[in-house]
Formats: sequence, C-alpha cells, structure tokens
Amino acid sequence: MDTFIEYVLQFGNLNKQQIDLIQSKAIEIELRKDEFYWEAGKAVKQIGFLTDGVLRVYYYNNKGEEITRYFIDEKHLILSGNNVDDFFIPSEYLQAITDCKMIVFTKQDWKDISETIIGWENIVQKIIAKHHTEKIKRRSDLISQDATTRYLDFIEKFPTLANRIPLSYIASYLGITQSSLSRIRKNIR
Amino acid sequence: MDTFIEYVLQFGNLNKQQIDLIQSKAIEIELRKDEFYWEAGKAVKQIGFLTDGVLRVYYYNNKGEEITRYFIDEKHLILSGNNVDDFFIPSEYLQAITDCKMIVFTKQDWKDISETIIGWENIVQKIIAKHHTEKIKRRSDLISQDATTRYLDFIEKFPTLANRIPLSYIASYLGITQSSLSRIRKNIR
DNA sequence: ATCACTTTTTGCCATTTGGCAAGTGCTTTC
DNA sequence: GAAAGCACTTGCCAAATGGCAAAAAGTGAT
Repeated sequence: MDTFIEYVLQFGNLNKQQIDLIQSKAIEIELRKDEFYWEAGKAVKQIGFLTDGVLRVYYYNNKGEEITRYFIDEKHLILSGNNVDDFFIPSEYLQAITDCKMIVFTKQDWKDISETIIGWENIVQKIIAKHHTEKIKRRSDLISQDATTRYLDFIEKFPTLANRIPLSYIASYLGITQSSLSRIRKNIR
Repeated sequence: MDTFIEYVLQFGNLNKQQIDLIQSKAIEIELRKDEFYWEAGKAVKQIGFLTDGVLRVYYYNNKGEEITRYFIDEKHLILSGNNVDDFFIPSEYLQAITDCKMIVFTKQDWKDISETIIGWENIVQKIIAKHHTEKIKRRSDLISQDATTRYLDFIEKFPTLANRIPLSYIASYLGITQSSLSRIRKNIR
C-alpha cells in the first residue's frame, strides 16, 4: 500500500487526511501467474495499481496469432481505457506473467477520491501522461532497430524476465517468430 | 474554430457561455509545409488543435538517423507532454508536412478555461485517452506484420498522403529503408 | 525413474529486407 | 536549355528473418 502512496506523491502533494482516505478505500489483491486481470469482452470494474510482478497485454491479430502488445512492470497504474467514468469493456487480455500483488479501487471509491481530493485528477493525468510517453517511446524505438538490438533492449528493460516467461510472449512483442528469437539468443551467448 | 468545438462536444457537454469562453481565447494560426510547431529543446508555450493538414513527429535515434515516430492528422489535440502545467521542453520535432491550420491557446488561457469550466479537465482526459489508445494500437499493430502490409495499412490510414510527402518519412515510420519501400511500392502496382 | 506434455532449439531452404552505388527523372536556377 | 540538386528507383549481392518439421530439453504428474 505504501508503495502506491509513495508513487502518487511523486506527482503531487497529499496531506495526512487525504492519504488516509486513499488507504481506507484500497484493497490489496494477489494474482497468480497466468491469471487474468482483464479479459477481452468482460467489463472492468476496478482501477488497479501493480505493486509487484509483471503483467502482459495481448490480443489476437487478424491471423489469429496472439500478439503481446506490451509488458507492464511494477509501479504502474492500470486504468480502464484510461478513463474512469466510462463503462469499459476491453478488447485485450491483461494477464499476470509472474505472481503479482496489486492494489485495487472500485470505480465508485475511485470516483469518491476524485471528488474529495482537490488536485487528484491532475495527479492522475500526470501519471497517465508519463505512462503513455514511455509506452509510445518504447514501442516506436523498437521499429528502427534490428531484432537483436530489440531483444537486448528488452533484456535491459526487463532483466529478470527474459528467462522466466515463455519465449513466445517476447517474440511477439518484438515482432519476430519464436524460432528467430531462439536463434538470436544463441548468437548472443 | 467550429471544428474544435464540435470535436470537444463529442466528449462532453458545454453550454453557450462556456463555448463563448473557449472561442474568445482561441487563436487561429497557419503553418506552411515544413514549418515546425515544436522543435527539440525549445520550450512549448501553447496548446494546439490541428484543424487541417498533417504533422509528423520525429527524432534522431542513436545512429543519427531521423525517425518519424508518428503522423498526426486532422482533429487532434496537441498538448505539451500531455500535461499543461509543466514547463515543457520537447525532445522531438513536430513538423507540418502539408500546409496546416491550427487553433492554439496560450498556457495561461488554457488554464483559465480549465479552472472556469467544470468538467473541462475530464473532457481533456477523455481526448488524451482516445489519442493514446489509437497511437499505441497503430504502433503495435505495425510490428506483427510484414512491410508490405504495414505500407498498405499506412495508405489506408492516410490515403491522401502517400504520394505527397517524402518517401523517407514513411519508410522510417514503417521501420524499413527507403529503397525497400520503393521496391514494395513497385510490387504493389 | 518414466511417461506425457510443453517449450525451446535446430536444420534446411525460401523469402524478405538491407547496403551500396549507379541510374533515372523531376525541379530549380541561371 | 544546361547544370546542379534532390528524390526516387533499380541492380547486385549479403544478411536477416520466416516457415516448417524434427529433435532436444525442460516440466509435472504418477
């Protein structure tokens, strides 16, 4: 829980009372490896913050292949479609790829927080902006490099992950086949 | 100007008085082809909305190559780093690639609007969310497909652009060399 | 330890893309 | 209209990646 407060405080100030309010609404949950946080087509009813572990977002392309769009690691806020008010039905899957710990808020509680804490929306907006800038940057940096470089960048960004999760997740994220990634790994050694 | 109001109204309601306020602050500007809206390293002092034309965002990668990160077409809000409050210095270039018309607001005026119109921040947040979802989706869809498919997708998304802007912009966006793109074009004919 | 199952690696060859340099075509300038 | 400049195309060959199938390695249950 403190992780979340600490994280939020980087983006704006909160007083004791405000922190208490947030803490009183927060629910700690755990996700086992391979469990889903979202599933395509199922309404999302909560706002989550990942405190431990790694998630991946994936979807099926028009060839029916499973494509990992990106990985989410610790200290990341997960907003439904980035907008709290809407009834949100995702078109992608958000799956734990390691055991995870999260803090979640019901949409109603989150709305209460937004309405009670002046400046909360602003903080959230900053967090969203940060996440998105990172995501776009990481994604588009991928395209101007060859597959080996992309893989090396991946290892650098997620050093603990490379040997713990299925190769296929990484391959589709990098935009290459699993066999190619396997060969790239061989060449790196 | 009306384009902007119409656009905003898709994301939330505004009354006459609120619309008047926005209109009173809006400044219409034009950008000639190749002019910059942002330049890396130079502070951005305004919020803009593109009503006509196309912009591109580019940067230089670690090999010194110019990489087009994405294209921005009509009806797109351009927020400095997606956050109005901060003093913002971009690390990328935002350049008109056709003649463009924009509406801009000074940061102060924008702040006044935010503070005066209840729900404005919420509308803006929705717009940001929409833009980002599209961007991420478009970008990551690029990676699971071969270059020809990527180019066809590009044409579909920007039908009027393919033959009007330098090939090199499109090539770096698609993550291939200019010669490869030229060959792909030849094969498509 | 064995078996069944899944994931990863490898071989073989086809296809795609890159790198480089030369050639073509178009525009601008004088 | 000749020269220069720029963008695009093409030829040639090398390197990277894909497709498919089989082999190898890893995992879990009994």
